[in-house]
Amino acid sequence: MNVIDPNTSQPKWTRKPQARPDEVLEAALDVFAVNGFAATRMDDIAKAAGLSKAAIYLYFPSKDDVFKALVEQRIGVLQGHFDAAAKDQKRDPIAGLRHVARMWATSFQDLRVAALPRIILAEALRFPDLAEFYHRTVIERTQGALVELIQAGIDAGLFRQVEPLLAARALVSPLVFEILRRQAFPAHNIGQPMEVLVEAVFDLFLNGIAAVPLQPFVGVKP
Amino acid sequence: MNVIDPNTSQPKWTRKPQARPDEVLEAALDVFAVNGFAATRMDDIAKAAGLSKAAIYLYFPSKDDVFKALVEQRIGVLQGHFDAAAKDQKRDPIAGLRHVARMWATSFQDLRVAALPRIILAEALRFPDLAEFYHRTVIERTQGALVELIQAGIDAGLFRQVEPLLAARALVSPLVFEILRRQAFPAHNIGQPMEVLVEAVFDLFLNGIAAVPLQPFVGVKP
Amino acid sequence: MNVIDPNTSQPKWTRKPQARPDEVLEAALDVFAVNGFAATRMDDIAKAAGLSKAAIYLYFPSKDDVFKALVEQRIGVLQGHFDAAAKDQKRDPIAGLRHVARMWATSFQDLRVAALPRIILAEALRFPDLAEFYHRTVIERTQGALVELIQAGIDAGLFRQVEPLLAARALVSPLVFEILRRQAFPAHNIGQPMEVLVEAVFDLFLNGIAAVPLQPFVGVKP
Amino acid sequence: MNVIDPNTSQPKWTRKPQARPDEVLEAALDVFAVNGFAATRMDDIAKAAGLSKAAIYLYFPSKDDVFKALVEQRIGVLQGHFDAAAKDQKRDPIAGLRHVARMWATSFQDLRVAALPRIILAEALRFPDLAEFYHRTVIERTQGALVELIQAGIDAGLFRQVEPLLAARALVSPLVFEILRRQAFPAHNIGQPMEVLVEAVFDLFLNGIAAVPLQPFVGVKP
DNA sequence: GATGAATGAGAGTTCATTCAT
DNA sequence: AATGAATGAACTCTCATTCAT
Repeated sequence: MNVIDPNTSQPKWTRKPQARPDEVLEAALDVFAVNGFAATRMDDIAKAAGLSKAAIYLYFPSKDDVFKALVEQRIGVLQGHFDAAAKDQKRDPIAGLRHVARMWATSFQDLRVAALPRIILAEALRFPDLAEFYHRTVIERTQGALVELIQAGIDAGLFRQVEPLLAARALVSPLVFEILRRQAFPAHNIGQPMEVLVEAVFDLFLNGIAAVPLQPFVGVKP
Repeated sequence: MNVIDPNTSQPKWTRKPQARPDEVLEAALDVFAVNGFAATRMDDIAKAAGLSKAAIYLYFPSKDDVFKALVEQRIGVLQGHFDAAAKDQKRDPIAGLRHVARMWATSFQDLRVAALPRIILAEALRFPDLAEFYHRTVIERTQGALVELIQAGIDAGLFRQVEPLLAARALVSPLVFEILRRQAFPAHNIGQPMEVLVEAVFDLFLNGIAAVPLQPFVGVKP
Repeated sequence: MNVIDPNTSQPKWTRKPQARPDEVLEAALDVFAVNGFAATRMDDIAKAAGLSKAAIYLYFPSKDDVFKALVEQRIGVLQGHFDAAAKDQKRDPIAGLRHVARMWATSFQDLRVAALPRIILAEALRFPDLAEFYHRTVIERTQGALVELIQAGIDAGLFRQVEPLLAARALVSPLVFEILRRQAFPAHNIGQPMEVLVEAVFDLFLNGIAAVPLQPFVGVKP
Repeated sequence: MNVIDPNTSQPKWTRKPQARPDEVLEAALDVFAVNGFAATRMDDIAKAAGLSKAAIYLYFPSKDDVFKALVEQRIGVLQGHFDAAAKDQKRDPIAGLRHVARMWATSFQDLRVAALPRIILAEALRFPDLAEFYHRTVIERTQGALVELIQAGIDAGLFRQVEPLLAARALVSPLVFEILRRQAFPAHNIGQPMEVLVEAVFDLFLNGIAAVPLQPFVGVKP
């Protein structure tokens, strides 16, 4: 009543400025990452964002929508990480695969990035469309890139005649699982950096699919 | 599905008082598997068990305790399998590992059993003691058994000098991840049975750690 | 079905044996005295009585009725204590009053007796008819007896022209209040026996109503 | 009675946000006074305050806390009276005692205030800390003030060598007991105002402890 | 007579959401 | 834009009471 121009009596808002919503999502990620969806209260998000609870509703119509917007936004970020990674590497599939694997380690150093897969897996039942979106934009793309590389390796005679999708998953899952494990069982985290794990996993994987024996594997003493 | 057969609509039960707590857990598993922990109401469990809400409290002091009892019960069953499997197999580590891997496939055929890891993962932050319990009784023991087998293989010169814990996880994680994947992204489940996946994963793993080249891997066409 | 004679098919009971109900009331007094009415569960009473909860309902139709029966029974006991006490003492009103006062001390040594006034005061609003009954059978009678004694004292020229009812209350209330105080604030109970208190209160009272100065009062050092 | 005027049925209020907690306590006192603690539902308080049940929780974290806050608030008021009253009266202990006694009459004219001791008594066992608080802030301080006055009277040769604490209780208990009596046995309330009772009790008390005979007591005809 | 088993009807408490300002 | 205040609709848990055996 004091801010609105009395000439234009538009009681409902439609404009949503850009900075604020992102700040809210930023804050929401922090609390969702720690508490999960159900246990996070709108008050928590508001407090983390330095806003009042009601203010959140200026930008997002519901708690579900905050969550969805958050995941969609972060998926975008995640996707950016991997998007170009696998391109133009078919000349040297092994180097390409190694590059992708190492990128994992780097990306998931950021806990706010690492939280995303766990959140999605945990809440997939409640937000099947989100899970679907994640699958389509992140999983399938990453898998696709890996599959292409693996197929290229097979075609080049570097790899055995494995099923590429399966092999791709065999490479990715120990890495994803490790970041899930670290979040779910923080008490059992040895201080080992992800990079070391990645190298070991990749080496094991490479030996698994190599057409000919490779260099001897050097295990990691945790 | 097994507690209340939707085909036969007989709302009244022949009571088996001694088995009541187990029936409640049975029902609880059904509901938790579909809704997760937080979204499951005591009324849901009660209804699934053919009881009143208050009756649940005759057997379990709280919702948390229902969940914990459920995990303990299911885990106890699984654990017996693995414990027995891992012992007495050190003579033939490869056969031992293969046996354990195959047992996974069998155990997690039951979708309600498969739901447990997902629920644990989703609720680990809210129930750290439950997660701790799960880690201690399931993860550590399974890992321990695998590590022993792998170490035996290394000692016998069958496997390369890999880090056993890491190798164990590299074997297990594709399998665990697959059951998570199937639940989180049901739309992307190809009908492939777990057994086939297990064989492929195990073969890839074996080639990865084998000291000498093995028989050529035959990939699975999904 | 196994105990009841199949010839006489009387599904409802009317007979209530004598011993059991009293045992129940005995137990009920214990728990009501400690927890008050609302906080006492039927289970508590049952456990204290060594019976099942359902068995209580064989003897009393409701929790309220247990309470009422208990109070009525104990009022009878209490009443018996004081009933004849004040009779035939009009020859020597001072001795009569002293006798009554000392009886208080003796009676309320028993905590199960002492609990009654507190219970009744505490629950008077919920059980107005019980309170009424207590007033009629205990308070009025006791007061009546005291009033008669005091009136006799006045008539004999021993006491001043006080209002007898008021004086009676002035004598009784410090005593009753003390037993309430001891129950409500057990942490502040100095070990002083009731008898000592009674003597002091009585002495103070006597000096208060005496027509002529009496012997010097000897205070009690607690 | 004072919060929701039954005569003017205006369901909506002019909101005074700052005063809300006090309004809630005001309403709570009304309801607690009638129903006691256990039998009062949060809904009752809310309705009496013209609020929703959930709104109460904006100001008080639990029902217990509403009760405690209520007692503290009311006691604070009372206590101020007594504290001031007892000071600066040692020159004339008799006038001081009379003043304190008369303040009782005034304070407990308000039936809602009079309800507090009864509630405390009834709930003392369930809320030992509340009882403790009440004892410390009300009973001990009132007693302390009286004890000092009585001791001053003894020192001045006005009173006999009575035990001051005991004498203080002998003065107070008929008054406290009377307000309990009036609530527990409303059917037996003669219309006599508290002031008259106070004068009579005080006169009796004074004669009881006086070192020399005082003016003849004039009893009250109820 | 007695009980184990069960329940309906609440109770206190929480929280996403709304609205007047 | 933003918020303090408020609430309705749950939810977990409790307990007096019932009933088949």
